[in-house]
Amino acid sequence: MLLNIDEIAKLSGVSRTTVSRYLNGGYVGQEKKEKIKQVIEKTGYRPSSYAQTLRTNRTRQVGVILPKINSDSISEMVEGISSVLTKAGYFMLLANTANDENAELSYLDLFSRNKVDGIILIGTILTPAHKKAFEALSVPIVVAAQQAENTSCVYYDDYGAAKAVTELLLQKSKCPAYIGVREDDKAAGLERKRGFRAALSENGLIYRESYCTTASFNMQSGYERAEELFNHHKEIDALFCATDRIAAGAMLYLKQSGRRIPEDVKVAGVGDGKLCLLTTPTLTSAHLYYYECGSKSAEILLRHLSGDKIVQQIRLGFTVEKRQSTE
Amino acid sequence: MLLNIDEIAKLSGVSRTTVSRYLNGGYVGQEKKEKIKQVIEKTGYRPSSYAQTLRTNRTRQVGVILPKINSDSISEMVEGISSVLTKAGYFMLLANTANDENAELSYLDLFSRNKVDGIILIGTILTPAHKKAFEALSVPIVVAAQQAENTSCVYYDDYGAAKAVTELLLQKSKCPAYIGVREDDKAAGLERKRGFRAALSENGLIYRESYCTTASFNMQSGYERAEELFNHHKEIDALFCATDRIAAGAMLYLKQSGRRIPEDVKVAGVGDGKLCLLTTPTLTSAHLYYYECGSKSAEILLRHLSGDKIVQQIRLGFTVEKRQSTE
DNA sequence: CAGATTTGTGGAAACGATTCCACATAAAAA
DNA sequence: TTTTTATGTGGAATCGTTTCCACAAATCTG
Repeated sequence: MLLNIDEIAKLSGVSRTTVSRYLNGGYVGQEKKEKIKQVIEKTGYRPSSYAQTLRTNRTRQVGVILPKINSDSISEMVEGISSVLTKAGYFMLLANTANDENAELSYLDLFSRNKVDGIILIGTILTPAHKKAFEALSVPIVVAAQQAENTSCVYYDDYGAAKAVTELLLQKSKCPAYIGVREDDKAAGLERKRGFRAALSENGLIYRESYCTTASFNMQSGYERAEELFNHHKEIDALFCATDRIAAGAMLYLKQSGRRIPEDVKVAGVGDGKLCLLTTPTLTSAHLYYYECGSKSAEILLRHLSGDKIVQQIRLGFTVEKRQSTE
Repeated sequence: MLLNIDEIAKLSGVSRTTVSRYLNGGYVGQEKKEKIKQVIEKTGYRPSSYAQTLRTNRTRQVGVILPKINSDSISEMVEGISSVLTKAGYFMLLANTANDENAELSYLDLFSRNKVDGIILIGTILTPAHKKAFEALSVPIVVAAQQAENTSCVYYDDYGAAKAVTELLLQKSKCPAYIGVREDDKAAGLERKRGFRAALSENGLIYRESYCTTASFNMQSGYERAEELFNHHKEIDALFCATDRIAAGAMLYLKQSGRRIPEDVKVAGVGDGKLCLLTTPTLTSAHLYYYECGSKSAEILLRHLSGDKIVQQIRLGFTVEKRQSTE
């Protein structure tokens, strides 16, 4: 059975135009309104969103580009995005780049052309190519989790969070070390390291390159980097890690090598993921409001979609969650 | 600048028809082919997917309906789905039901009408209403993580996994208890409990209702249920939990109440999430191949999309990962 | 009471593609 | 040479909406 607007019009005894007006809230007489309503309910008619898009140029879809979905922080952000978009009647088109930078750029282009009304990009590494791509975009974009020039974004106070956590460590430590991540990730890499260094210098401690190392975003790597650090520097009495997962790996090494946490070495991370409560001892970390980052990003995008051109950059606060690993 | 197929046709000195054929691989002369290619490259033209859909009735989009995204198992499945769909040139439209059953049904209807070519439903609770909705669907569907009557699905051997893990516990236990989840979740609730009971009876042990309880899908709940169980039954020497997270909560209680794991109580879960390596001691669990469940679901859906009507039901195997909590 | 305004309706032209035809032309087969 | 086949091409209809426009009737102004 063919079920289009003409069919509904015929069954209701009105023109196609009137049905369309009924659907979009224009002038329609009371009786015709009733009749159309009945017909639509009986037939279960739903207008073709594709025809609507073709005519109006509005897709009611938002593209979400992300490096991977099975990550605590990212899935939490997506949950936040989803909650806001759903309420506003938008759907989420997911593009998983699997950490491939070129994929990211080509999705930007593809989405921008005709697939979506707006884009949320969960950023990891932003290159000059990204900046250029943003400018070429024909739909609004919001960057989440990284700061971006001249572009709306919602990001974390990575610097502040790292500094605060480090300061907490320094209350009972004289010789802290750092395990970070690649610095082309500005937020998790560069800013958190800056925070660590700032805390050191403000407390009159000298930053030493040899107490700092770089890991990948996983436990295994945290374990290995910790092993290296402590093999060379037995004097280290505190360890700040750029992510909780790295911290968990490091803790595993510490315990296996017979060190007590927090008595011999204090440990802290950033992110305050669920895993902080799973480790023994529980892990001190800075809470980063992933969900809120997602929902705020979506809210800003919605504002752009309704015509607001003003670029907004939101830096979210953090909370230090003190737990056993630094007691 | 207006950039549609007519514009390309004009610039290339051919008809709109020929451009369309160029795009879709029909008869086009060599010179015209070259010319069109040039023009498209220069202009950066990309056909409107919405116009294409309107005409051809193919959206190249797949709807994925899920209860929540920020869960280890589900985000892993989505990653699997995504990897297969992306390769096949499909996009993923995400619908997050936030565990609302009505939302699930209404998304099924909405998607089916005109939004997507096919649907993957990550199932938790399947009611008769679902069965009816599946039959009314106008696009193919694949159910992931639950078995579904007369419908293609990919699900886990929850029964077998639970039984195998329980049997492992029984090698060194005489008095095992069980913390499960709501049984209207057939897979994680009913089947895993069945597996537990089967292992008991095959080992000549009597199943006792008072050694079994039901928790929610989180740590907190696992902690509380464990507390209740052990308050009433000091004799329990092994604990099988329907999910890793519940097991982690239970372990927390056990340790806090001064019990040693595995010496006093052995513990095991199901799912083999990343958290199994984080707990102390590490947690024995059955690995459930979430990623593969997602990718297989997507593969079956693709087969349906290319015309294959045969219903396929795949039950995935499992692996028992022995760790310290049962040693 | 004439004119302006509000309220209600339908015809027809878009939006941007695909595809059924009809029709050429050139090469191969009879 | 004539007929068939393969190869190329364009015209026009179509998919299902929205929206501009013209117009009519009813209500409100002054």
